[in-house]
Amino acid sequence: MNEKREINEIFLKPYNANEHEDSVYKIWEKSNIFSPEKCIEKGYTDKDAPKFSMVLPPPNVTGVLHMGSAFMLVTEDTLIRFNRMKGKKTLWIPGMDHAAIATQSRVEKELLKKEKKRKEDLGREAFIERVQSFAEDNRVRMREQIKKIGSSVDWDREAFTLDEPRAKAVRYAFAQMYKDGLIYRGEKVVNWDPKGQTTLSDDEIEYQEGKAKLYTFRYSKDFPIPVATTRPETKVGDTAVAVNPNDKRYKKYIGQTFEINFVGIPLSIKVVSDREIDPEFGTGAVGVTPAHSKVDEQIAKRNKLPSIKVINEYAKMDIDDEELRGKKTLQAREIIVERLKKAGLMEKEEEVEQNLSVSYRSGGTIEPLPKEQWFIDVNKKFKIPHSNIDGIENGELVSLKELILHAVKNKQINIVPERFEKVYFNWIEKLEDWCISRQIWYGHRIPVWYKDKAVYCDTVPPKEEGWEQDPDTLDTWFSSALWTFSTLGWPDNLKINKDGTLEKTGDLLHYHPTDVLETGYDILFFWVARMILMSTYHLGEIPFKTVYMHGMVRDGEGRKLSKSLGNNIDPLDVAEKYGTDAVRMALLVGTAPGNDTKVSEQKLKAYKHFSNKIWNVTRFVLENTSTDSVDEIFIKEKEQKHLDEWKKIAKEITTDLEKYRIHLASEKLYNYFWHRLADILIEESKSTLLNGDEDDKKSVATLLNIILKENLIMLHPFMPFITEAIWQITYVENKKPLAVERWPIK
RNA sequence: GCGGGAUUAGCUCAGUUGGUAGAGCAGUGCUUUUACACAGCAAAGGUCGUAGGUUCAAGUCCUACAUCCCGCACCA
Repeated sequence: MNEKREINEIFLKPYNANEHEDSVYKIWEKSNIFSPEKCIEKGYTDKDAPKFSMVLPPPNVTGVLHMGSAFMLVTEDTLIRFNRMKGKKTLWIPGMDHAAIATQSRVEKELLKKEKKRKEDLGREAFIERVQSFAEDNRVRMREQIKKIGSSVDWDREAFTLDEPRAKAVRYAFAQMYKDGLIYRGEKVVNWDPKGQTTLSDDEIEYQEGKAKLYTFRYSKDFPIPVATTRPETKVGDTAVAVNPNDKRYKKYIGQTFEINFVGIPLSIKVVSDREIDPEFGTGAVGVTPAHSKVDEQIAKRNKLPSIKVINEYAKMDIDDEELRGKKTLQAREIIVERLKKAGLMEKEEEVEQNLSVSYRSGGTIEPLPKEQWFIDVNKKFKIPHSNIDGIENGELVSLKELILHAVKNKQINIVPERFEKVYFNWIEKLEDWCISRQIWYGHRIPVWYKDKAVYCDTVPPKEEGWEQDPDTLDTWFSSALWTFSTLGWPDNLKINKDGTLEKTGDLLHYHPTDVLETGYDILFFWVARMILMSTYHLGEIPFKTVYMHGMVRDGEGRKLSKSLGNNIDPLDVAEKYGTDAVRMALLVGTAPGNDTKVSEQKLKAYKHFSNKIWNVTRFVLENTSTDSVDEIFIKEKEQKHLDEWKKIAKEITTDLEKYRIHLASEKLYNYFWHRLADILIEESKSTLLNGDEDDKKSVATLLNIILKENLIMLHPFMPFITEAIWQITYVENKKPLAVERWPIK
């Protein structure tokens, strides 16, 4: 008993993550433990075990993985590994997003910079090829990055939002919704991005706080009502002035039309009444520009007013006035203001706080323009043929808005932390039709063809000659919205029976709905809500049971990480420096769901030290115990107390993980390992192991072995590399990796 | 304007169903004793934003206020 076990030489020096990480990942890949089917084949997972499935929120193929992606991967990998070790049939599907606008504009920029060419110089086909090869290069690199973080995704099922199976799903989804009248084409005032030359959905607009001038003026000397505006240049497109129906000042003018000359431009202005007008604000009268304001468009619609488009797609004036024609809106504004002043029509100028609408991608100032676009109607009622959604019957008349509201309200989908449910409901209340068409080249082409006045929509092009396909592509979020089921073989894996019921087969049957959707709170609307929309509509079922929201990664001072701030942290750099496990722990410990996390050098260093601690504890146990017995029969009373304490904590940690309290589980493990196992159990064991009698020695040795082994197992989801590396050297049996070892607590 | 969050040790943050406050880093003292100096040990540090309330008991629940942050809307 006094003899020490031979220990592997490798333990004689400090833990060096770089020596182990790549080979450990290869062990996992080789043993196919990321595939649930292979795990069953090898006997690692019971055939009848319950499943646990997740999709990876596909990172944009625009480039390299950032700290935010690392945070996401780490959180998800921890959940996946935990469930896999619990014995579940565990599937995590990887993939990437073509990120239409973002990717296209990256390539456009590069093309301009390197070759001084515009996409039009190449032509649609050649340009798309460019983008595709850019995306493919990035995918190769990003795959390696995803691996480096330790992600245990099933690579055989890797998907891309723009590959052929997903393209089929997109066409199928579009055609189905078109047939149900939920997708329509219509002319409306939309968010036009003159910089990116495309429309955007309401959610793709960001607001920049700023100051603006509010001008109060009269259209002409003989016009009785003054109006105020921050955009004088749009006033050349006015067709009405709206006042509150109860406003005594203006009541007598309601219904009258004034033919006037507005600083050189003839206008026909009708005075209309509208309840939305606040008589207290400004002059109590609004100049209505139906073509260039969504609010005005509504007023115009209610009052049957004509609409005059005066600004074009390049944010330049399109009007019959020599000085103004072709001028940018801001220049035109100055000209109009100048003319108003000269004519003595300007009554007041004041500075006001006003938010500027900009594109979240290009940063371009949004210009509301009337355009013919494709929309998803969120309010139209349709008969849902088949429903697995609690409280929604087969054949019930519902709208998409009702479906997405219901799924969460009814608690079929839980959002963690719960406060985001309120944010979600808030968004739904204000939800309007989703503009899904984009005027860019890279993306899913809209599956609609035109010939003369005929329109054809289907999953395949019309057979006859002469049909012209719609040039627009779809909002990238349209294809992402199908992600939970397009990655599981939809539509092929969904049979529609004669009686209208749906029957799932294959992966779709086995893994949908997925269990958890883990993603950042910044894409709750963009993505989470749209997935719920698509899944409830197309499958009549929820896409996932739980939504786990994580926050943003910030620097030590709480600033967003960004290249322009120069505080960007490359996850691979720090992984190289501190070890991936340390990076994982630094991100996980103490970061409650939905909260932002700050990464600092200090925190990373602390968990690098922890890795070394694990390494050295293992070395001590191996060196100082002559048995690797984990048979509790040898445990005596004193050690039993320690064991009981550990079991209690292990149980707590398990519950924490089941309830998505990853931040607590990881902290408890850390604390137990360092401040109980290392600081107390090992310190106390020293004298016994040196001088104690044989039974005591055996009791202590067994205790240390049990606790170390179980700690390694339970640390694995958080710190997979070092734990697997140690396992491979010490405990491995029949080449069974730690990653599929069974969790010690039921 | 509507909604949400935060306010706990010098700094960054945890704190699960209410039961006499925890971690990392920084800082103090001691210790180079062969698992680990990428260390250990010991001590120090908080009236949990303010004011009320519920309760045997409140960092935790309720109300009001203050300060900060975020999301959404937006008025011409």
